[in-house]
Amino acid sequence: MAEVIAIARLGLHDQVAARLRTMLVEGRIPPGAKLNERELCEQLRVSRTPLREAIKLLAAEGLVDLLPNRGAVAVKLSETDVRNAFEVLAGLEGMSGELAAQRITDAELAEVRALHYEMLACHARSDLSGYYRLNALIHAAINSAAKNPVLSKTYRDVNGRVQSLRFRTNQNAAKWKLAVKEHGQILDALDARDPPALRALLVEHLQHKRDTVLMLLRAGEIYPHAGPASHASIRSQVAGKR
Amino acid sequence: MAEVIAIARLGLHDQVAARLRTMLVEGRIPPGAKLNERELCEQLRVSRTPLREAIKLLAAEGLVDLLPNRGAVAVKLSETDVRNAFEVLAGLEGMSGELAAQRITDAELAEVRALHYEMLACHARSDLSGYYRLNALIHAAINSAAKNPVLSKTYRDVNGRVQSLRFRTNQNAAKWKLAVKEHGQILDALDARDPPALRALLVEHLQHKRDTVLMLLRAGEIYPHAGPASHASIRSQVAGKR
DNA sequence: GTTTGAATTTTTGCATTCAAACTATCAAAG
DNA sequence: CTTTGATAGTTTGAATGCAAAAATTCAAAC
Repeated sequence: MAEVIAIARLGLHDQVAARLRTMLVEGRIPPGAKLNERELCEQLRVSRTPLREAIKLLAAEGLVDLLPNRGAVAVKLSETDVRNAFEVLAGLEGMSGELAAQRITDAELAEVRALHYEMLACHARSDLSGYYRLNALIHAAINSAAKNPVLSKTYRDVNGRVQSLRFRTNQNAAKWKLAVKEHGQILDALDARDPPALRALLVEHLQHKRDTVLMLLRAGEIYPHAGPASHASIRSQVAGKR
Repeated sequence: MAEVIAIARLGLHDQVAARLRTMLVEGRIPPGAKLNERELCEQLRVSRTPLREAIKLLAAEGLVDLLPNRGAVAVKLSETDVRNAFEVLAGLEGMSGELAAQRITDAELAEVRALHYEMLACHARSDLSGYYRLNALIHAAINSAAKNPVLSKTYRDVNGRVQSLRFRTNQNAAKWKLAVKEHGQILDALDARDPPALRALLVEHLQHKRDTVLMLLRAGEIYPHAGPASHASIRSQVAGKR
């Protein structure tokens, strides 16, 4: 029996969750805004039940905070939150690289190289959105090469928290060029199957990304003109719960 | 304004989720069993709505698999799943130790030491359940000393997947003694504020735990007499989705 | 002018109801 | 005897209704 493509049937709450995720990441629902159920219901043309299920899901992912009897609000990350998230992200990415350098197949490596060159093309054309797309694909490919689905899922979960910030990061030419250079080194380390080197490079790469995000955060270019960390106390409560 | 103890009011779906979590971890709902909504409703004396919300939550945590239009089943971990989970767990715990060694306060260190001695007492009395309790507390304390809520949450998430296995692990005297010895070394490294040493020790400690769990898994003492990895294909699909 | 308090309105949380999908059983045809 | 198809029964998925909690508004008192 050939593998019958399994299925594509997904529940309504999953679709709703996906759309809400996009809206949150792209900032169509601004950070700190509360999610009104009635509004979103008629906006997405669904009943409250699947919407509420979707919101619960996003809460588990850490994209919204769930206040008891007070609904959900889009997370507004404090500088500390960003630091913490990137710290974990760096650890996971380093681990991912360490494993990928050991386990990547020649075919996978070839694909990463191809993506890398495509990315260089985007850089040459100053195609920022294309660059981001390929950048994400490359990191996903490395992650996948680590052959650990649990690691991949964990990485996605944590990454989801800062994805909205990364999305808005419009780095300058110098930073961009540095990132591209680092990607070259990453490819080399992968090619050499050098786990410690790849780990170090990826950790450093992410630290730079963190610094970029933090700079923009401090400059108020991400959360436009609103008191920073206004929900800090609530956030820490939520983060430490269960 | 003094901090007004915040609140203890938690939604019904959270309570239901907590109870289901316990039932899953303790094996009252055996791995591979499907969760019948109607049954659980009258068992927990709640309506289907909060129950379904709770199930969605557990699915996000990775404790149950959600089959579209076919309900939820308690996860049944394959040997590969366990390996992957422990691999990530080791990385996170190592990271946690590395940070804790840098950031732990004297007061926190004193508390860890106290817990450690309590644990030794349990070992001396062959009080296994007390030992597990304190063991968990110690690891939580180290985790907390890392001062990174995102890391703590991530660790809890991944740990939740294998907690049911660890719960059932009834290690022999030799293994137990080794674990206690390792804990002593861990305390020493923490005392010396030696990040790399603590990382190495914790990674090794978790590898041993993994080996213990895997041995019992292979011996069929954890999933009593059922075809192993029968849901392997589904599991991998779920783990790699989104 | 500010603050406090009560009533109204809104919004969330939970229960119930309705519809659709899946499972199982059984019968008929090959 | 096996296999395929139809039907009945069960279970999940989504929508609506109802009650409780919170936010808002407005007025009155200080």
